[in-house]
Amino acid sequence: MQSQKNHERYIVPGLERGLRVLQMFSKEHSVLSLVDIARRLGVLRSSAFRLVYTLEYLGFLQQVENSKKYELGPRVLDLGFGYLASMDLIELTRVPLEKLGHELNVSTHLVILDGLEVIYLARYAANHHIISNVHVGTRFPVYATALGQVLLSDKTDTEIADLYEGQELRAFTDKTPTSIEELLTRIGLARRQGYVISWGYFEKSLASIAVPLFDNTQKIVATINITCPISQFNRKEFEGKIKNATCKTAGAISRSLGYQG
Amino acid sequence: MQSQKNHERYIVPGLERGLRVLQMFSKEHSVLSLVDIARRLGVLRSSAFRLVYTLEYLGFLQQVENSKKYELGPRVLDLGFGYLASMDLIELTRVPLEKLGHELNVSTHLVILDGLEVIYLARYAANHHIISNVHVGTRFPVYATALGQVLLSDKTDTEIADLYEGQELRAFTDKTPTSIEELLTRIGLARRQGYVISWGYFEKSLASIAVPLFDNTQKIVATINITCPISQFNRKEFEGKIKNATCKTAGAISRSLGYQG
DNA sequence: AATAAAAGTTTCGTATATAAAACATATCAA
DNA sequence: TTGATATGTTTTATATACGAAACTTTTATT
Repeated sequence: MQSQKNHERYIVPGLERGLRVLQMFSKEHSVLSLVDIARRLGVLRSSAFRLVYTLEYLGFLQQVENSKKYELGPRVLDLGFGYLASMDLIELTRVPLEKLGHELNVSTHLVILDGLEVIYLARYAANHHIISNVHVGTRFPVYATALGQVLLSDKTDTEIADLYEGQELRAFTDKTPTSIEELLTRIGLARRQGYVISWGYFEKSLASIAVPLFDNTQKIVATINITCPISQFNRKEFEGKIKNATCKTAGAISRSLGYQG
Repeated sequence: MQSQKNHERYIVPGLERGLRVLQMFSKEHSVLSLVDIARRLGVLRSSAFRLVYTLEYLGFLQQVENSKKYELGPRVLDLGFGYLASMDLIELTRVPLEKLGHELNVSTHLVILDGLEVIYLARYAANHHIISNVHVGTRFPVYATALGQVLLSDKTDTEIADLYEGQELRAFTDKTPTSIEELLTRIGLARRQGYVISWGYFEKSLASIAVPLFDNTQKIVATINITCPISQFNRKEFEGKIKNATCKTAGAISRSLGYQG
């Protein structure tokens, strides 16, 4: 059969499946049995067995003690971190983000765009104990977050409309934009202001500010973001001094990236 | 041919090779061409092409702009971080390690054992700008580090000797133990003291302290470690107040893990 | 304790993923 | 500019990785 879908012509099926196995482990599903894996993949037990055997042999999976079930093995740390280590952006932003977070006692994040998702690249947690579930590698839909709206704010309205052409904008909260028009309005605001403030907007008890980072080509390459409980500041203070400090840090980083604004 | 090595009976070759491709990207080799990859894998270009095609299709690799070469794509962040997110140890130690690092102005780390290697699981960097090349996921040989000697210190001498039976102990510095006897002496010291101090021992300009963490089974599950430039403290201060603070933090964490010491 | 059902492991014939070779394109040197 | 060499891509015959089914072990049920 010669007429397989052309874009799948050279796929190595064993590799695709094995990676999907690794991807299906998470905090919520940290332990899976062979049958779990086979079911989720939609393959027979015998095929899943070979994938799991390979992954275990290489140290990416390990059996949990006194059990047939599997969990991720420490070898997986060989995979994602080469990416982070190779990103100059992370090194360039580390010190200013830690400093900002420390001075304001807020959590700070570095976030980039990947298609229709934002990805947290770095996270510097403040010492208040609200353990957020946002960790490095976390993805969210672009349209639904302040971060995303900032990241899109150097694109034109038509570019954005094209991106979301035919996509359904699901509501996560009653504040999520659910149409392209609504989204464009939000992004328009981000563009004019140069930042987005959320005061309990996306997460009821959290306040946050997102500010873009520009590089020498005058394009947005990432966003920095600060987050804290809304109880920590009054609104005026947050939208004044806190916002200014965040924008100042973002500006300094942009300049260190070669931006002339 | 029925008599293939029995432990490789069920290996999925495409998966093993694909993972080796991802592993070969690093800070030093962040961009590789197809031929580079084929050579390092020891396969033909056509095979490497299919692996790379698959990895790119899935977002784990991407072409660098205006080039045929490849770099890691942000999808790789889906892989390693499920592991970290599922580790209670990291959540339990985060606040105390950040606090300790902040109070002493030192970098702190959380490290576990994996076979004959130690792995950095978490890193809380102090604000002095010596950017260390130790990031989360970094591996070192157990025998060659203070961390490793501490991690082995609840094993018996025979267990340790068995582990290293027939292994060559390569010298990284003139202070690296190069025989099992030497290694056992070091570990003996770690065992008696309950910690290991290094004063420019492993890295010329760095001082560090490693202290074990125990859980409810009275076994060592990890090590915490602090590091700073030797210029930051005088030796007496370091081996007194700094060491005590570190041991105190480690003790508190161990107790929160159920250790009764 | 016996039986059934589910999960894990092995075997084996065959569809298919792979290696080899052909082909195409880019890079470099003369 | 031409030829040579290295790299990237496609085709294809065949070795082999895979799905199906058999077999074994574990877990659940009566």
